[in-house]
Amino acid sequence: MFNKETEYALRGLVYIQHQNYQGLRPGIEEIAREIEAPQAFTAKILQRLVRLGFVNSTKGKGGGFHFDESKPDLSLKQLILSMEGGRILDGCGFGMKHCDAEHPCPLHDQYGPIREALNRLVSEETIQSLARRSDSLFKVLNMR
Amino acid sequence: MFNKETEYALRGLVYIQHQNYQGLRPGIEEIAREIEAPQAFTAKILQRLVRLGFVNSTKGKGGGFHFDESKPDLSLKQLILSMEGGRILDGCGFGMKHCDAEHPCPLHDQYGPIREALNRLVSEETIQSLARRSDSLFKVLNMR
DNA sequence: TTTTTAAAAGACAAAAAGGTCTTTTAGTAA
DNA sequence: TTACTAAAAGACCTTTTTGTCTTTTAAAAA
Repeated sequence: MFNKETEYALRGLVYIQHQNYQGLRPGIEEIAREIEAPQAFTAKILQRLVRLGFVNSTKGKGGGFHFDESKPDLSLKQLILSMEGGRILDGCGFGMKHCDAEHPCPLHDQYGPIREALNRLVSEETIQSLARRSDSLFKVLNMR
Repeated sequence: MFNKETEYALRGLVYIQHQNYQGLRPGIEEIAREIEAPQAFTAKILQRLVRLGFVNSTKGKGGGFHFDESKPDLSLKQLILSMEGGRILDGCGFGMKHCDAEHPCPLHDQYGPIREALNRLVSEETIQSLARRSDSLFKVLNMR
């Protein structure tokens, strides 16, 4: 579905938010381990997300990643658009540059509704809504 | 949506079938031009599709590509699976290796129906059904 | 049977995606 | 104010995707 960067970003942010909800600020080592992603690569992705202002980090002892609670929730759509652009969300299924009601590709009528459903999904769901629903997801944590 | 190889394969085969319906067997130069894909790359992809038995080719003067009419129609699903595997059709939206009703990712319930709709689409539609619907697609041809 | 035509084969190359490693910077605490 | 901790920065590497180019093979026509 999405590319690896987007996947790790999604999972990483959901994990961070999930931990934040428990009053914790996880570090990169813990995050990568829990979301089963390569540590250095995940670090690079999180750096980018910090620069984009999607999440915050603090260095030094007791440091780690956390969300700014004063900010509005982060929709999956915003994240996806920043990470990999809109190809999945508004590209033509047949790969045509210009595909619309006037010049429809042969999949236009059939694929349109599916793409719309996907857009609705990623517009409505947020990192926060997923984090609230991911209690059963992260193994180690649940054992504490 | 799909990767470039799959896209060019899709468009190329639909173009071939569309021409076959008019009693013509297009060559690689024409195909690549009409579907707006790089010629040498398209050639390589069609070679593969010939080896897979999805389409036939003949060399020499009057040669080109054509479908075996005695074979059953080719579903988009068969094509996609051969070209790029099943990741899009059965992967988890959250990127988890094991995501099912027992261990659902936080997108499971929301993304499931969308993936199912996509599977239905590519199972039902075939190169032939698209070719029959693509009269308005290929510019040059329609001017003859 | 030679020439022409067109696909097949396969080596090669560029770009993008995916990923690692080392050094630097900035907080925290002794 | 030094020692420690953890993220930031960025150079570097590997694999996959996307593509090109040249040579070979096979069919048809002259």
